Amino acid sequence: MASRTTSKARQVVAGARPETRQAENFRQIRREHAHEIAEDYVEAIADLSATLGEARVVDLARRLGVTHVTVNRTLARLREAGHVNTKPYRAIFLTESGRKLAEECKRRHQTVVAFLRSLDISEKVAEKDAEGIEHHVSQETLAAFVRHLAAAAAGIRSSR
Amino acid sequence: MASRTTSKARQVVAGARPETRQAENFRQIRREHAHEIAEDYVEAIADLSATLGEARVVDLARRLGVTHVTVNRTLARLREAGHVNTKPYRAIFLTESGRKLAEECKRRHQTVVAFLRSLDISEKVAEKDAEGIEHHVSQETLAAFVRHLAAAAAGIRSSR
DNA sequence: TTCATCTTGTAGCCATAGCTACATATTTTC
DNA sequence: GAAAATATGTAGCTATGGCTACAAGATGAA
Ligand SMILES: [Mn+2]
Ligand SMILES: [Mn+2]
Ligand SMILES: [Mn+2]
Ligand SMILES: [Mn+2]
Repeated sequence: MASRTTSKARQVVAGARPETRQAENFRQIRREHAHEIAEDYVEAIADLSATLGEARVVDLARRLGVTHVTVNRTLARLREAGHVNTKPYRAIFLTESGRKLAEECKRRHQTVVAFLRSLDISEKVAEKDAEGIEHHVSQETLAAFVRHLAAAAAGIRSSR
Repeated sequence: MASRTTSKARQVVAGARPETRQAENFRQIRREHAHEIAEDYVEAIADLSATLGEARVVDLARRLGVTHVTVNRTLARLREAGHVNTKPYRAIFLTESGRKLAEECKRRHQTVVAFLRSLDISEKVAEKDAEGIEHHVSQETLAAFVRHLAAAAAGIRSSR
């Protein structure tokens, strides 16, 4: 029978804390995933409202690459979360909290895209990667991106 | 009744392609999410095997911050995907494809962490953000990170 | 060797997030 | 104003990915 290291021996060798911290990291990322859809939806609703005057279910479905059924069900949850107001067969409107969230997400999205662009990443890839990365960027990392952008801008100014 | 812009009018105004491209971005990110768990698992299994000599269900559960039930079910899927070999009540082993995937993920993970560290982000935050960001970094972006790291290293060399 | 503890497995619950198929409402067109 | 087209809503399916509660195997100590 394969001999195996016991729990106790392992704890003595490695210590318990690092494992706990890593577990906490994974938990936090799962929480971020839960928020991710809400963030992309409110951002899309704000954008469609600004561009087309109003956001409709079909528009969201096209934009997000899902069917109108999925949009409907997600909107129901966003309504319960207090981010949107919907009435049957009517356009979708953001609540105050939805607007605020959309505002934040848009700024963060733009920052991430600009940061990637500053590393000479092509526009298409920057847009695509940002769409996923944005949801996992902490305040500290976002601030570092902004610093980097400011430094790059200063570099260009001084070298022209 | 609220008048609304027609689909046709909208297409004329905005063009259909940008929406389609954005939808494709979102689809790709959903695909990445589907791979994400497999990536974190094989990376954890490789790491535990190297550190403790073998990877057990309880170890994975502790590491990933989930219950052993969740680990069991995910392992069943990883087995079907051909990434691990498991036998009841035995340690978990990576297949050749699992080992290869783990290798790639580990390198990418380390690159992302090193890149964030090079922006003066604290080690804890870098580790945490990398755990989420890593799954959404394209080849092009990863290459840009490596370039940036090389440039930073060269800068240090020339200024000492 | 037996007993307690630890580990693994399984049954079955929930929520999320996708889908097709179909029904109904609204809008546009003729 | 009726018909056609479009948009929205709903029923009900799948898979993922969490969980608790309980059952059973494996290991270590007495
Ligand atoms: Mn996004
Ligand atoms: Mn976004
Ligand atoms: Mn990860
Ligand atoms: Mn990782």
